[in-house]
Parts: sequence; structure tokens; C-alpha cells
Amino acid sequence: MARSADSTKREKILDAAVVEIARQGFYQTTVAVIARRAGVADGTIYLYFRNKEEILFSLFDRAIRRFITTGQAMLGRASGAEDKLRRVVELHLTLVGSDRDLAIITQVELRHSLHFMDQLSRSQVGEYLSILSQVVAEGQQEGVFGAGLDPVLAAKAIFGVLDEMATDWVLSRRNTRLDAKAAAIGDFLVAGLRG
Amino acid sequence: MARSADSTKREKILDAAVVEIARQGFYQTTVAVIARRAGVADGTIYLYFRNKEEILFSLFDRAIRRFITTGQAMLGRASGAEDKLRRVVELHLTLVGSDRDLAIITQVELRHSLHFMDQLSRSQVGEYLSILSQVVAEGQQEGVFGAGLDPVLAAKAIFGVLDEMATDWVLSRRNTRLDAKAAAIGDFLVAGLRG
DNA sequence: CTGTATAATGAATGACTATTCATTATAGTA
DNA sequence: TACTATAATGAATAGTCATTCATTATACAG
Repeated sequence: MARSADSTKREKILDAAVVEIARQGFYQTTVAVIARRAGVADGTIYLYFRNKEEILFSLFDRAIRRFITTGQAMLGRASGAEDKLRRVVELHLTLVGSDRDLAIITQVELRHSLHFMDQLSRSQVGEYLSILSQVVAEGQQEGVFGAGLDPVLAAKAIFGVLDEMATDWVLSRRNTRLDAKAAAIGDFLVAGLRG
Repeated sequence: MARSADSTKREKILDAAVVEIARQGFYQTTVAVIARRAGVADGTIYLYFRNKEEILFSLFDRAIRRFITTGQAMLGRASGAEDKLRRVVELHLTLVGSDRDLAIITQVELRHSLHFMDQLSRSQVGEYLSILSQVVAEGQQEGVFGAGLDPVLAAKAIFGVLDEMATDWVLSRRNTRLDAKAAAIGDFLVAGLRG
């Protein structure tokens, strides 16, 4: 199987890592156990990742790339800021709620250290926030949202609500659907932005 | 110094732990380094705490006890649900914003594992959320908040906003005051609840 | 002073695990 | 078939650290 850019093997390792890290936590998960689940040797991991931490980063990378791809398709068809906001809410809750193991990673495991979170917030999360603040500003231009609130602050508030819903869902053992709350959350946020 | 319930030493250990864990992260902080900063021997730690993890739990315990004490005093003087909510917002942001090291612990380090967070959300955080939901319900009775929103959901949303503000502040290196945002956040939440 | 119970010490232990690298397998090439 | 480059293996390494416990110090009682 030599001489192939074998992205399959890399994917297998990441898939295995999601499951193990979600169940044991990052620090309790050994490289060996990820390797076993992925069906590769311990050393093979290091052909695809510099070290254990890079697995976690890559996990997030893969997740957010999917997130953004799906998101752009979904936002395209929206008309007006309020509609966009409601779609973002629905998207966020639907996507996070579609894979519990991955949600554990994003809502819990990825927040391990200041260093780590820093890096995250500086990269793709920052981009997500700036999209949100654009939507808010757009709504203010349209006149459907009040002009008093700083769009950047509003974006953080919106993100905070969505993030808390997601975390709460991850921690609750009941078998609810996360996106069931989308409409109510959308109403709340829209009202808050209207002022 | 024998035969004294020496709560001072326990406090010293906790103080040392806050500083070290805030800077290095929980898993990067060794028991030895906490002991050194606290000015005690490694073994002494184990006279006061069952194990390393219990230090983290105790840290949170101490913090939330202070939080609740201060909070109750502050809420007592509030009249009406809207005023209460605004005071909670101010309180939350002021308290978290008053100690950066401790904030790092509560916003980042305490969220290490599912097991850990679970325990937190089940205990005092749950209590905090139920206070919030009571305030919302009260406002609905008074007629100042719309009746459409589930108070429990609203409580989570409010908490999410406050929590995200706190996390954002911890991650930002700038020297802003966290509670500077209190009024704007209060307006946003009140508007959202009004419906 | 002496005895005793408690508190504190810190070196030693024991377990654990990320990472390396010498070796082996594989697949394409000529 | 023989050669070469790449992929994969997994046992061995090298460190790290939480925790223990035999020993020492301290404070109080009688």
C-alpha cells in the first residue's frame, strides 16, 4: 500500500480519535488506543501528525471546514438580515447536534488550555464571529435591528447563546434534538437585536 | 504548628494552585510546583486534598461560594424582575472580571472533561441557572417579559451570553474592564425577553 | 520535662505513555 | 526478477509525575 497519499488512513486516525477523545478526554486518551481503534501501528500516527496535540487541532480543522461549507450553501438562499440570522441559528444547532462525539470535542475537549483556545478564537471562530457581526450590521442598515448595539458585541452574545445551547445538550443525557430549540432561540435573538 | 485545623495552609495551597493552573494549565501544572509556590512540601498537599483533581474542585467550590454570597447581598436590594436581571448581569461580569487568574480557571481550566463539567453543571451552576429562570418567570408574571419563551431556555441563553463575554475577556489580551459591557448586555437581554 | 497525638516533610516508588527508529512490508519500475 | 522509494510496524526508550510513607518536627497535656 506504499506510495499513495493515503488520505484514507489519515481520516481513519481522525475518526478513531474523535471517538476515543470524546469518551476518555484528551489527556486520558493514549496514542496507542487511537492507533488500535484506527487499525494502525502506534508509529503510523506520527507519519500523519507531528504529535498528539496536532491530532486535536486537525480534528477541529476538519470539523470547521465542513461547518463553513454547509453554512455558505445555507446562507446563500437567505434574504434579509433577520432571515440570515435565523438560518445561522438553525445551521449551528443542526450541525453541532448531528454528531454527539464531535460535539463533545468542540464543546469540551477543545477548550483545554488558554493556549489552545487562543489559537482557535484567533482563527476560524474569529471568522465566524465576524460573519455574525456583519449580519447584525446589515440588519441595522435595513432598519430591522436597533442601531444602539455594537455589532461586534452582538455577535459575541449570539455566539454565546448558541454555544451554551450546544454545551447544555452535550451534557444532558436525554435524547433531545438540539435543533428543536432553533425557532425559540431565533425569536429571542431577533427580539434582542430589535431593541 | 501541629494540632490546628490550619485552614490558612489549605488556603495557601489553593491560592498557589490558582496562579499556577491559570498560567500552565491543569495538566501542565505539577503538584510539586503548587507545593513550592504554597511554601509546603509535596506530601503536605495530600493532607488537605485527596488528589490533584480535588484541588481543582475545591478551587471552584471556594469561588462559587464567594460568588453566591456576594450575589445574594446584591440581589436583595433589587425591585422587579428587570432590575434583578440587570443586577445579575452586572454582578456576573464584575465578579468574573475582578480576578483574571481565577477567571482563567473558571472559563477554561474547569472545562477539562465531560466528567468534570457534568459534575459542575449538576451542582452550583445548576442552582445559578435556576435562579435565572426564576427571575425570568417573575418577569413574565409581572408582564414586563413576554410569556412565549420557556424560562429554563431563557436562563441558559442569558448564561450563555454572560459566559461568552467572560471567556472573550479572558482570551483578549487588552486591558479592558469586563463589566464595562454590562449595560449594553443588559439592554440586549431585556429586549430579547420582552419579545 | 516527658509522653503523645498530630502535622509536615521530601526522597523514593511505581506506573504510565509520547515518541523514536531499526526493521520489515509493499508497490511501482525497468 | 531485482531494485528503489515509500509506508508501516511495534518494541524499546526516556522522561515525567502523582502519590506514598518512613522519618522528623511541633504543640499541648499532665
